[in-house]
Amino acid sequence: MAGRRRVRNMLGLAVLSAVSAGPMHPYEMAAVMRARGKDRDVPIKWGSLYTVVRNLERHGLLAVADNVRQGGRPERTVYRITDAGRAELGDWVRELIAVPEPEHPRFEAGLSVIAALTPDEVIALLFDRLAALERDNAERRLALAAAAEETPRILLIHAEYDLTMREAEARWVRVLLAELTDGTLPGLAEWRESRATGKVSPELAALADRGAAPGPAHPRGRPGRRSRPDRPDRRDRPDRPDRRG
Amino acid sequence: MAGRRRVRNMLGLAVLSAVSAGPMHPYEMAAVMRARGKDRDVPIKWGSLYTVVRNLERHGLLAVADNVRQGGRPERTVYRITDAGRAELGDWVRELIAVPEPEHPRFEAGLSVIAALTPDEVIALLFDRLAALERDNAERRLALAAAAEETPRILLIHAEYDLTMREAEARWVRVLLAELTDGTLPGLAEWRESRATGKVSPELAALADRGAAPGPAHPRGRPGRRSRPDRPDRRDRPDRPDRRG
DNA sequence: CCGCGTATACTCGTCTGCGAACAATCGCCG
DNA sequence: CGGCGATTGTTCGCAGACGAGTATACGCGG
Repeated sequence: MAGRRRVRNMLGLAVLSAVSAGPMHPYEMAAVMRARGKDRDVPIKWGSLYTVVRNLERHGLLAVADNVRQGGRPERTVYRITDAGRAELGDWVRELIAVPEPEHPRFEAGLSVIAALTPDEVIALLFDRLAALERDNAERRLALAAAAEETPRILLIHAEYDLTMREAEARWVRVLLAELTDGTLPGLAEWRESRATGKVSPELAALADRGAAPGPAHPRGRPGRRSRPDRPDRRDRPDRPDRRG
Repeated sequence: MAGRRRVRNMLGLAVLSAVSAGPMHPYEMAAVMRARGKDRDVPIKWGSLYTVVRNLERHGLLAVADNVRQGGRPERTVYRITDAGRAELGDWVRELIAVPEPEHPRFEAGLSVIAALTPDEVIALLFDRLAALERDNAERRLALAAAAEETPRILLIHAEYDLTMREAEARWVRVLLAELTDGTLPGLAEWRESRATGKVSPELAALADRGAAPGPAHPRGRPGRRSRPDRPDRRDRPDRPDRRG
């Protein structure tokens, strides 16, 4: 399966899927995607669309079916999917479904540097997030219920997934928020204190316990064996301990 | 706040966070991130690292603190964070925490074109995914428990979030799988049938009920307006239609 | 029947991302 | 002590992403 995908942009998947319903020109693909609400999942960037289509063609996944000129000038190129394209589509979907890859949601990135803020600030921000999530989820629930009236469920399954995950996130945020507000989160006091005094200490602590003792007050310089002064020329910097953890 | 972030790559966040602990050169930043397990959250691409650092500098978020040459090696540039950088870091984190943005996980993309496969195939693939998820989650639970012994919880909170979300995903997959295997998913029969016969019909149906009837066999030329045949009107330049330049 | 706003359709140029190459030093084994 | 693989750092160059620009056609009011 899959080796390395020749076209990696997810827009390519949407394009293959659209074109598998019949030959069309790029702008029309965008129209079809938009009509199907696909643009919610994969935002359609115009610049990317044409690049991606060209690349799909270059790799034999699409082929030019026709060149239509219709009164207006810019000649529209109509593409059709090739057998290779159909195969790639199937293979790609199979991989996406079967193989979970690590993702990197923005919220997670934020959480990973959250110690840069104060607990009180974090509480306020999480409240905001929770409110936004709940508003958004309510809206989606309605939209999904409405769509379900007229659309087969399998075509809405990705929206169901999305909603479920957002709800799980909201629950998680609510729990964290509770722990923060009632003070039961372990280490809360230390966090608060470390922010008040030397702000970076927790980071250094975490760093340190991965393998070495950093210098005390001045948080430059890291563990280990230092570089030799093998050139006795100028050492304007006192010490540059050098070695990864 | 943050109109448009000057540096958008998440690696930039990691860099700012690393450098906020003290001046260092790019390679050292990578080492620090790796030591902190940051490379799990934000995979460190060497090519990107230097680009991002340069951009951060260009925008005044980092500044050159020193240029160290050691032996005949390429000169290492040591960077420090600026006040603007510290502000940006705070602002960025605040935004990431407070504002949920739509994300586009790969699995969701897969689900959105899942009708391209047969139900039976999907069942097999989902089993694979579930197995992988459960294996992975078990591993993470262990790692997290181990890390919790020596690291303040707030520094592990992003891993907790990640695990929670993965578990929610596993649960969702399990439910869907149940509906598929015991045949209670509505529309399953139609899906199976549509795959056996005219494969695209559900897509077209969904498209159609969004507002337009596509042409019958030959789905070129979409909805209503502008159905006029070519105008014989030729008031343009004779030959090549403006390949502009 | 003309001019303007909007929808259609596409291209360009720039910036970013990143794999891969490169270069010096370390370290260790015989 | 000399050769070779590992480690330390960085640069290069291409390919991809995408905002912004361009050009025409169509519908409509005047």
